[in-house]
Amino acid sequence: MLDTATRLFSEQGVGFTTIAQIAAAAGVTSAMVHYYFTNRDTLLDAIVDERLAPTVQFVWGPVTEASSDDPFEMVDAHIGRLFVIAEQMPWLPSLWMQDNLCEGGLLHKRMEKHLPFEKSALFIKLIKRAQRKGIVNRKIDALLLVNSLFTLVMTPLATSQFAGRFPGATTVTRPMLERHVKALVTGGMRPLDAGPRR
Amino acid sequence: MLDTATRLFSEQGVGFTTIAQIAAAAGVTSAMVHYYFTNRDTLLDAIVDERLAPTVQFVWGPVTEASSDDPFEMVDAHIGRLFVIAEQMPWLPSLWMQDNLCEGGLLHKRMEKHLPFEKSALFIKLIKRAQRKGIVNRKIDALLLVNSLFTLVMTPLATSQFAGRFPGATTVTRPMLERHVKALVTGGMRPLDAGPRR
Amino acid sequence: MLDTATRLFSEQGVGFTTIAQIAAAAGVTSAMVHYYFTNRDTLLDAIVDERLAPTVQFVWGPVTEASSDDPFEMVDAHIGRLFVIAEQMPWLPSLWMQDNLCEGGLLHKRMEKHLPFEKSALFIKLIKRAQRKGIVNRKIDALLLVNSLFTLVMTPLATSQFAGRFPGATTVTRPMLERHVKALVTGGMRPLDAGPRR
Amino acid sequence: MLDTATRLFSEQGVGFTTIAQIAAAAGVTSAMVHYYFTNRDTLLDAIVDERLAPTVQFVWGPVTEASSDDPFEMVDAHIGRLFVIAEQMPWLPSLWMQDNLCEGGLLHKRMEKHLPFEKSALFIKLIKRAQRKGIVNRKIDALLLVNSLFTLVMTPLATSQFAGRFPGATTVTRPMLERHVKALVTGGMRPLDAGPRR
DNA sequence: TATGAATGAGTCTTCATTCAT
DNA sequence: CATGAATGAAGACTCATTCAT
Repeated sequence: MLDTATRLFSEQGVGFTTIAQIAAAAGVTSAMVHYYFTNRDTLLDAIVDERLAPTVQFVWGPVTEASSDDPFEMVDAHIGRLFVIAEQMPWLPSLWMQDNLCEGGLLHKRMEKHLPFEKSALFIKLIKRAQRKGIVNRKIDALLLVNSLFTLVMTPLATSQFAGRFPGATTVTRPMLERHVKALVTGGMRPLDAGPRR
Repeated sequence: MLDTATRLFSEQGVGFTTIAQIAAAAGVTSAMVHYYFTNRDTLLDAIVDERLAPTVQFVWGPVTEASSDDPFEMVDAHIGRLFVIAEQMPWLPSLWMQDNLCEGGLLHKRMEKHLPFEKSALFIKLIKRAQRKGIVNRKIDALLLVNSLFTLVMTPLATSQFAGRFPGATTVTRPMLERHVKALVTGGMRPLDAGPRR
Repeated sequence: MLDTATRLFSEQGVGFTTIAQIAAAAGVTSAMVHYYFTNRDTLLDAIVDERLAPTVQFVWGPVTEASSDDPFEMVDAHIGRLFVIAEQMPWLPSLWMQDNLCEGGLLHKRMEKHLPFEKSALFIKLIKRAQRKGIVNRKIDALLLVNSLFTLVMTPLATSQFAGRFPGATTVTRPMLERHVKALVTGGMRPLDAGPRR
Repeated sequence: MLDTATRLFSEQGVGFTTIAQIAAAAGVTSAMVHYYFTNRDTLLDAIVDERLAPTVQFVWGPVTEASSDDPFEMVDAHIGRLFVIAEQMPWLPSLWMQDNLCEGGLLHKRMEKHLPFEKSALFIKLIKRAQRKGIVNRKIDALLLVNSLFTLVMTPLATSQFAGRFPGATTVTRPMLERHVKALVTGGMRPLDAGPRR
């Protein structure tokens, strides 16, 4: 039922999905949805707590002080985890883009307490340290990089149907996208005066 | 009135904005909104035709065969135009992200006929040609690059309130973001075996 | 403009015709309709006074004491006038049937003051007198006869499109209908013990 | 609730009856009416299917080839059934007259599939056969006779309030009206050269 | 005379929510 | 657990009506 709700929210948008639709898709009555979730609000709470928050954990958990050895590897792994989670939870890109990043955001507000403030602060610190060492291009903004990684991966996945409609365009596949994002980010992070990496 | 509607749609999301709200914000009655736009549908049509479509023109118009001389310059100029348009029309990033890229998309459908298919095809062709010449990193996917440029610029602008809430984070400013995006993209496009550019 | 209104009311029904439709059909603005008629109510008043009332005059005017000589001739002439008026004012049957006879009746109420009470009372008196003389079938109810004449003529004309759809049915033509109604009424009025008339 | 709707439609006209009125008269909210009928359209469908169509069955069902023995008896029985149904369903005359016969007709359209095409064709055939045999007045049009029977009965019943207002007029009672209609029709159907029947 | 702009009141419809069973 | 019945609140849309120009 929570899955059904999550899927419908991601497919149609939160604002365009009624409880009756969720109930119908889950094969129950809308009264049943209230029986379990009491509220539309509580339903959204549940989605955030049980679906969205864990993805944050999965993506950001492995970011630790130990990651500092090689920022390129850290970013590579981070991107990899974004793909893993997007593959396991296909509704994630669309749902997160539409609500969490954009709207006055029903899910967005609820996510705040689950946002990985410490982890991303750590990530930023590690990047900045690498920049001071000259390992990472100083023109990159560490804070913005966090967002860049996320959006470079999620936006194409959220809009694969859209992108596919460009004439002559092929559907976006994970390997294709992963190679592109990593090339872009890794290349962008390279110091300007660097020779070829590896 | 169209401006008011556009602004509210971008702030609250299309699905959460009522005609009464638009009317109130514009200082008229909701009947008045119907007097001019007949319909919610027609209102969306008008927003697309008179607000969204022109932005596409502005951003993609200058992309011509002549841009081929220097793909880096072409991309730089393209990013620049994205910033210009986002500055002139502050509602654009949020509106475009939430609906055009994500939802089952009320605006999205209507935009299809205004999408810059030829221009982006040209853009892609020029990038690919540069890749064959070894001027641009071959791991970059030209089609995905189109989306990357857009999303790297627009997502942070659409979510500046969000990003700003990270503890210790400063609000995203245009120069900061522009430098970051250009560094990321330019760096990413550099061939791996390239020495320092310029 | 009054003609347009009358036509539309008869075609679509009074309750389904908006002032905007009337205005559009008449090639003016709806504000103009108000300029002339002030009100929807006043418009209905005007239709009754200037269109409907005169038809009553035309149909009932010639019914006088002098008609008493031959009730069959009186009825024949009456039926004839109903056809004449229906031919001159094609909107009459439909408008009169739908509103005047049936509904809570916007036109209906307004018509009351124009109803031919004296004339129909006279008509009834003459018929009853003829019944007492044995010239007219005593089983006929004089009051109901007034209505019968009217409805036998008007209903088929109001519904000619309907009747025509019966498979194998031909469109109702005036001569056909007139012959039928006169045969029915004249035959019905004949005393039961009468031999062939004429 | 269907009864309430039917009654109000017949009393006020379909176009002048709101769902809120129906709900109020049925002692529920207008949302409830939608709960059961979804739509104004569906409500009309239901009225036609469950109220109007059965009346047609009742009136026309008994018309069979066997009725041919005596057309006068067939017509008499037909008129009788019209009275029975009008007595059982007092809303029928008004509702049927106002919408089914007259307007652009919301109920009218829906009734088409329930119209007794075969039965009335049979009726017409039997009358025409009797006319060829000289049993029925040849000036009567068989097709129009179908309508005449119906309208002679229904119009006075639909407008009894109207007719009653004639000064000195008594309310239309069923026996009075039935005698009148039967006298008119039976008399009208008699061949012109016939002596007194029975 | 004529109209575009504007609106209040009202109608249909949707939907989250409640509750008795 | 589960649901059908019921509703209040709100939204989209319509329309007669007004008024400044």
